[in-house]
Amino acid sequence: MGGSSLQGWLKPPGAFSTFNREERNAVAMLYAALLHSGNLERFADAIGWDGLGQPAAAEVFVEWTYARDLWSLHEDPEQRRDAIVGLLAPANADWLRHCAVEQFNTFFGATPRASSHEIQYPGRWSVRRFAANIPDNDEFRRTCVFKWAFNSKPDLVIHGSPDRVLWIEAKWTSGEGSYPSSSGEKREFARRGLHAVSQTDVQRFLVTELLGFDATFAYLVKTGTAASASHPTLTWRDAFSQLSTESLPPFVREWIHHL
DNA sequence: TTCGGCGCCTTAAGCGATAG
DNA sequence: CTATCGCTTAAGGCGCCGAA
Repeated sequence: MGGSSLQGWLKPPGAFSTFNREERNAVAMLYAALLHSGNLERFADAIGWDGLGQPAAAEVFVEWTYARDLWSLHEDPEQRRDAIVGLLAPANADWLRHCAVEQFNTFFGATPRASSHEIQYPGRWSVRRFAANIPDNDEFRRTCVFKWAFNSKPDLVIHGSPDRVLWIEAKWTSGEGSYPSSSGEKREFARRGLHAVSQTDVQRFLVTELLGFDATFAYLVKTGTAASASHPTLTWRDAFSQLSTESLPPFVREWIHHL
């Protein structure tokens, strides 16, 4: 290794698998392991999830964007409008059902600007813009959760028996977060005297209320300190220790060994 | 002249790093 | 430990430009 490279001054202790500390890489390693025969069952057992069903029919995804991808399949503005008004049940539902597309988008503050021809994705609504149009605190808060839910994206999801999913939240250094996150939105919540919404509540709303799945949540963490109070929590080390790693490449087993 | 593709612009999310 | 900052990425409108 050349002495003029960074590695000349800062010596790696071995191959990258011995010191990698990237959360998304951990998810990729888990995903690779879960695709090996028998590991889905072992992982479900370790979590205590009874929704797996037939392993051969199960599906596993990283960066689960179910709502976004379902939305993009259906471009008809009236279908999208009906879905939003039906699920959100806003006080001005009658007006929202009949107003122009651009007025609909403007009401929710669609970004970067309101389209005149397509009903825009709720994840692109602006809290600070629709705050001016929704004075009622309960409805404002519901609209926020609705918007946030469409942006919520679990690290890993297993589809098991019909309508049953296991939502895996992968944590490395940080714990469970909360909404709102931006300072402007926080000010608006403070002004209205509203409490912050936990990430878990937004996630549950997405997968249960919006999508209609029977969902179980689980956390994977680096150390016990990041554990969730409300969900089954497993350390990465314990999770991998339940899985068969014999057929994985040596560098993956090396990475697991260094957890 | 119109239409479609491409790149630019604006806005927001999410993350780690950092400061208090 | 928490609030804030900066960086990167994504989404979608819109203008530009060339071809039919």
